[in-house]
Amino acid sequence: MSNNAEKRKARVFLVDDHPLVREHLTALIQRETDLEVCGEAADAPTALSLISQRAPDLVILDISLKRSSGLELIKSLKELWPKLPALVLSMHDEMLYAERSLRAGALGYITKEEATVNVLSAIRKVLGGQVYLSERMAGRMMKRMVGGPRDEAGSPLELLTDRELEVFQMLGRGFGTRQIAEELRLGIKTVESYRARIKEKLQLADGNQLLQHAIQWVQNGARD
Amino acid sequence: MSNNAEKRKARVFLVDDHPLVREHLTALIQRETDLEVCGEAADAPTALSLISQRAPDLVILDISLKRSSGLELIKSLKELWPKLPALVLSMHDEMLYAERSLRAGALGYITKEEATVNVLSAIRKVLGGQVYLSERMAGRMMKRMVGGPRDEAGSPLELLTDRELEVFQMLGRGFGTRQIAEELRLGIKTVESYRARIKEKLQLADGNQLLQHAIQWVQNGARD
DNA sequence: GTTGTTGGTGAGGGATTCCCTCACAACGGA
DNA sequence: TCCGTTGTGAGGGAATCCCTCACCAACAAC
Repeated sequence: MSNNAEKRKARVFLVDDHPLVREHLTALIQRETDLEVCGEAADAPTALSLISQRAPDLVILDISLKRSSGLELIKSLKELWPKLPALVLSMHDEMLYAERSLRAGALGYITKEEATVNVLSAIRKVLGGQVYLSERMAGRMMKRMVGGPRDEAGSPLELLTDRELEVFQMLGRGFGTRQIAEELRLGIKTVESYRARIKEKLQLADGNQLLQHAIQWVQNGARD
Repeated sequence: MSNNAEKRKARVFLVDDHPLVREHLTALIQRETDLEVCGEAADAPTALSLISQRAPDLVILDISLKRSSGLELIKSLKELWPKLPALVLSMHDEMLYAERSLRAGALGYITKEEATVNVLSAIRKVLGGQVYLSERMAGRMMKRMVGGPRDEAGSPLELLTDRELEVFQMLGRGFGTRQIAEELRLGIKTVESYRARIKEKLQLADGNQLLQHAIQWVQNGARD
């Protein structure tokens, strides 16, 4: 695939709040003859601004950015540039996030546990407009499709909407209601609503239990 | 520092469950003239086994490995090779794990948010037997040392009185202020006083951080 | 094409809690 | 005796929790 690559390299844009990961991906991509990195960002606003300038062919992003979430970023991207493919590269090996990511508009989901070679093939697959998922996740999602409309089998966290999950995660990271509202640019009342619904969906008695579960979840590496 | 580096390269061993991160660190380290990677592992058992063969000069490890925790690995390392320095490279908030890591025996703590150059300087500092911490974290720990008259670098939990520790434990088990007051047959106001004192002794900013620490402490079996 | 459902966003208002300051009694050292 | 520590608690304003309700957009269903 390097014989016909002289025409133009595919331009990749990186969004990740870990400089180490960005650097490595850059190194990885730059040494390919058909790919190049055209820019990078550590947060969503910077990403949106730079992407509009650089006009990349693909965006690779982490799902858990420091401020504002990766899921929101995906939705924004889809809204602004519907044809721009996005590949999610997450350290959460979450089933939870893979499905949400695709639903939000991403074309692929790959975890940082996977090897370099997989990353490159995921990039090329998504660039070509195809969906990339690991074997395991693909199988799981198939089963879910077939399994029927109402399965609800998995973790109760899957009942949470994207927004609710974000709030849940921030609660687990020690944020208070007000801080979450500021970070997500929502009203305090809105965040309170999310808290209430999370409590209900997870069948938790009070705010303390909610905190307890959220903190435990985050501290266990947010793996389900 | 490359003029006197011909004698022997420092041998570094990597422990991280993200291949991407391992690869990048390897690339980063191998291009230095005074450092080399002598092996890597994705989990604690493999690490312990390989380290005994390779006899590295330094171990770099992630705090959150897939199975068994990084903290446990640090303790094992300290037990088996007390003079082998360890540098923790974590994606987690330093507030939560930095102190625990050092107490467990690590010499340094650096987050994946930091830049490459910091990583290399952290490696060299720890190799030289010095402690590496971010500015913020170092200042915080200094303040704690100074703040407490003579705590002999023990766990800050040792500063708590019996009653305070009791309350702390119940907070970690998900009890609210009112529930604790009932359980302990105290006034709510009294429990509030304990909360306040615990926060102060542990230098925690607000109630959420208190909850976070309490829950984590309880989760880890209330040791340390 | 009108319904129905889900998801995101909020308000109103009373009950609790949080957070800071202060108080006081008991007990044990110096 | 004086002082530090520990256990206990109050007062009051700010912030929150908790419950009910509402609006609107998207999308599915009928």
